[in-house]
Amino acid sequence: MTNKDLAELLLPGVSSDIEYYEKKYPERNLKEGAVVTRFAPSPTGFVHMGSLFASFIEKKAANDSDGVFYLRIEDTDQKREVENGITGIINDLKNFDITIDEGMTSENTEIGNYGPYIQSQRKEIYQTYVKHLIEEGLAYPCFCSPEEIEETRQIQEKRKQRIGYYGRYAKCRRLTMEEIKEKVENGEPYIIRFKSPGSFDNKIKVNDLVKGEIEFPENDLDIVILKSDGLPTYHFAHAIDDHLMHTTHVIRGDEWISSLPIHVQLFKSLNFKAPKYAHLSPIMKEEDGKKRKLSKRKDPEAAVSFYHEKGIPVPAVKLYLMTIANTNFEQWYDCNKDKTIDDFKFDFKKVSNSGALFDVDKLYNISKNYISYLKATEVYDNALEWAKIYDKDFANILEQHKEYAIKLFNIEREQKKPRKDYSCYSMIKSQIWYMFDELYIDVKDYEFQTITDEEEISKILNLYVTKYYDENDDKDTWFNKMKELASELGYAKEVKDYKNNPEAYKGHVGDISMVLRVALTSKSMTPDLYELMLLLGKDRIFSRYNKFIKGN
RNA sequence: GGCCUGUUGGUGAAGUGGUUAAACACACAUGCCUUUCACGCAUGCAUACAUGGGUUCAAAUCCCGUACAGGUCACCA
Repeated sequence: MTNKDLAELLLPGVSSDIEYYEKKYPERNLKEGAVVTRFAPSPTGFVHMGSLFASFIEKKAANDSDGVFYLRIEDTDQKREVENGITGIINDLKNFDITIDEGMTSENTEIGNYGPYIQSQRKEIYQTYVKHLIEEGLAYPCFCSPEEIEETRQIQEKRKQRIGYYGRYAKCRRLTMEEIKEKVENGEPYIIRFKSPGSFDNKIKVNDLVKGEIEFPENDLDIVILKSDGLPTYHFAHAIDDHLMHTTHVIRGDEWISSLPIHVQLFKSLNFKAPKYAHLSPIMKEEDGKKRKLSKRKDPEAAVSFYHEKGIPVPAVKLYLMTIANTNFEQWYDCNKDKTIDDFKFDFKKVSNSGALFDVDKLYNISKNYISYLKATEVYDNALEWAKIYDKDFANILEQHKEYAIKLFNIEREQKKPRKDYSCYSMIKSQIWYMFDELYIDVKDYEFQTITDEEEISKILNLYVTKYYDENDDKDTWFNKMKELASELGYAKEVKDYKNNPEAYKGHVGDISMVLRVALTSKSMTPDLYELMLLLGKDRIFSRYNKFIKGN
């Protein structure tokens, strides 16, 4: 029996004509230096922050070079599949404004000429190459049961030897054609393994775009390439797909780095040109003083949907991702405020090769800055868009009071040093609720600061309401009246006066305005009081103040 | 256990043999400014780059060992 007969016995009905596919998926017609990248997730749930980070870089690298970025679904493990997994991935990408040039566009549609972009539909292709490999004598069937594999693993452990299917432990590699034939005819289940030509004693050097040159022992494991369900393993699918789809740069998490010897060997044996590799360190999280990988199960911030729910603007998240991807970005951006991420040239060499700790504070800071430079109408639009999904009541209120809300958002905005108080859209409501009757509640604890005496508060507010308030006052007039009010009650008109001579006064004008602020809003931290009063109007101001005025 | 990678402040990090013995940003602290907060400004925050040894006139930067951390050793990706 020849290898060809063996191939036919193992994969009957499958063609071994790899030329067909080589022709079907020709070299891409791209300009010199164009980078082709892919995001290749498994549909096992939602996108993880680390994956988003990788896809962001993949997209960026492709864009920078006028290349192609595509989405390939790796669903060769049907046990782990999740319903609507592809839709989840597509939505997460969409939410982050990461668009694809090719690949899956829904559970069962796709665009691009190098498909199918879902591995379960590429079975024929993989099997064709597997059959070809068998014919070449580079692959063979393995009849070992999981129990047998486990047994040899234990033997290897006992003998303190390397674990795996290699050398003398690769039993089925030595099976004769006759033995194979007999087993197949007996209906024994089998898988296909790659016949590794490598030796553990040989060293190979692989260049990684992020990690630099790494030296490994050559792979000598006869890895599984075709599983009993007829689908390929990751390693094999990676080699076939990235070759046929002409990926130039494989960017992925560094948990893959130890399989690199397998991959380069596979590419070589298949006569494929290997892509360039960039292995990204995982994003870490600190817990109990220890670093660990950000986990989708334990850390809410690991789920990409988290940012959507929080209402952190997508551009802000991208800005943050860019700063951890290339730390020189932050300084560049600082000097090029008018430019965008698209103008920045991503550099693989500048990617940190140790895992970065995910810094939520930093993200919020970036987000806060980003929001502070938006126009009031943009803040309104974005906040409304967020609220429509996550807080319908608030959305209604915003819609009913559009002009009012925009004026509110405009306070201390659109100036050289804009006010920075919103780091995400979900926190807006908790900062401005007192400006809307629908949300206003009479809280128990007012955050009065220096003046807390009820009599005094009553006196101050009463005087303000009866003598000083005039809805037609401009800011300077209002400001001066505050000083008059302070003076009339024995407080210093200027803070400086009080500081110079604290004995002479009960306090200063700042203490007075704090009373007015807190009685009106219940909070000690608010935007400019004059502006707030202007928006709130006389009726609301009086009714809120009257509650504090004794004898009313 | 084998193999691979990493280790600069609270965080992200700049720095790749020698001009000012560690840039910049976030966080934190204090002060100034301000009728609050935010903003802004100023100052402080690593006696030293995990550790031991070596190479060198000279090392955070090169080499070796150790420790610690992470990854990986599936018919999972």
